[in-house]
Amino acid sequence: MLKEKKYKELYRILRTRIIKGEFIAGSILPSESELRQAYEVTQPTIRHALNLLVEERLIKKHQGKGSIVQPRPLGIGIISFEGHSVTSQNDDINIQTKIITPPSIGPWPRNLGFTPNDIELQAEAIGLGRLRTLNAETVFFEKLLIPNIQMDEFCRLNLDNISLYDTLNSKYNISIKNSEQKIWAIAADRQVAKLLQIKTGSPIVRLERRLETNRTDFNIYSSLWANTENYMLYNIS
Amino acid sequence: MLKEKKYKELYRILRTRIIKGEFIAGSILPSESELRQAYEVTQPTIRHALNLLVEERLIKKHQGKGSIVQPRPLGIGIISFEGHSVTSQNDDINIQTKIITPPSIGPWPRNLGFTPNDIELQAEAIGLGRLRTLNAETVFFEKLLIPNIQMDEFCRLNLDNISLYDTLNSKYNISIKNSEQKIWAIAADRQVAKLLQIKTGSPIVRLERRLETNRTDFNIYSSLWANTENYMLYNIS
DNA sequence: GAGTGGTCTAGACCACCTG
DNA sequence: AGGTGGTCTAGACCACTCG
Repeated sequence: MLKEKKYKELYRILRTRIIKGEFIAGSILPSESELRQAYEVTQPTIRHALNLLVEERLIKKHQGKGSIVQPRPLGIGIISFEGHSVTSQNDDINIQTKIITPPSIGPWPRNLGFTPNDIELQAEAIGLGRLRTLNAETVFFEKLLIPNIQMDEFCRLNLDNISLYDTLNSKYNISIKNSEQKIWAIAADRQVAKLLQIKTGSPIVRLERRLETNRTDFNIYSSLWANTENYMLYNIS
Repeated sequence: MLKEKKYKELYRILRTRIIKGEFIAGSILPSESELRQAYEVTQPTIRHALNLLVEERLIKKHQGKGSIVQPRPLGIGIISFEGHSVTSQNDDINIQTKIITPPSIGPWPRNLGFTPNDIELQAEAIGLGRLRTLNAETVFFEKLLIPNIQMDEFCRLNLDNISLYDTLNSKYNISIKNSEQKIWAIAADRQVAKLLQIKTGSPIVRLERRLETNRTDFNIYSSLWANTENYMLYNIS
């Protein structure tokens, strides 16, 4: 593994400091010039790191004032390609993940929102299903499909309550670089309604995503059914 | 008005060239060094402009290869703070806008997804409603609320089928800098169902957005009801 | 006026892809 | 090997906010 990039390291450090509560919401970060001195980098490097925090909505920059730490929203944010796909930035929320269909290798399904490319189709797919609960309420069900290319022993991993994306990163050196998504509303069918513990026919949000990774011809496909009765999706990206 | 920033000018120029079809999907843009020579700027400036195109998903960059022009998706993309809030990048789609509630000044409604700040609340709100159709199908209804601060004569403007955001930019020098949003699914009530020409109870997507502008204490609030039976929302951001 | 973030240049080296 | 995008430095000036 190569040396971590300076801007990325800086981003990670500042991110941790914010999330750990060292800088509380509303306060301003040290100025760019202070950070420059503290971490011994030049302005563009600092700016790069800070811009990542802006993208993640952890801070807002105001010319002439400074970088202001943002309050973390209630709700489910799907943010940050770097860390977790689904992250609560708010400590008051208890997020649980339950794998209800353990990873298994099989053919690609046909009804995917995005079409896998030829190289992916040639390999089989690793599929898994998981439920997410927020304060004991089931908020979404997700099906994931991962190309079975150099993914040795993946099916043997125990994934409960740990970040899938961290695992992919640390064990297989796979990281998300980009994503695209389609969103629409449907009425819950019986199967999904049962999983989400809502009435059949309730309006739910459908989300199909293609997550592009650092490997070429290796995308992760995610299908999501979200119960938005009490929690809404916030700043999906 | 100040001189346009170089990176912004470059972004605009390249964007126009792509959208006009000068570079077709799949082809690669001139390399950074070529662009640098052609427009007489340095690499960081080019990179800034290209990164805006990446954010807008008009291009994808691949290290060692180049910047590849992306195909424009079918669907409704809510992209680009710079240009239009809702933009079809695909020429085959016919988008129509119809103002069904002309702009009028009144108090702020109570049931907004985001709470206006005190300065905005002190002023009244300019409200308007509009319908968007895509190939003759009504796809969404949007309510907009704009603080009535230095917005002289706004209510007299004719806004049919022109970009509201272009108007705000050119007439009032207001541009969108940032946005946040909440998304959930609901069953259409009678009123909305009628507007969207769907059955009462059909699942639709609800979207509440706060659009932050370059003016301080001046946010635009948008409430959106989307019919996703035939068109889905794509890459909202 | 002092300090902040925003833009820009000039130049260097690295990592990745393709022939 | 040569070209592409990715990272980084050193230094400059501009635009905005606030006391």
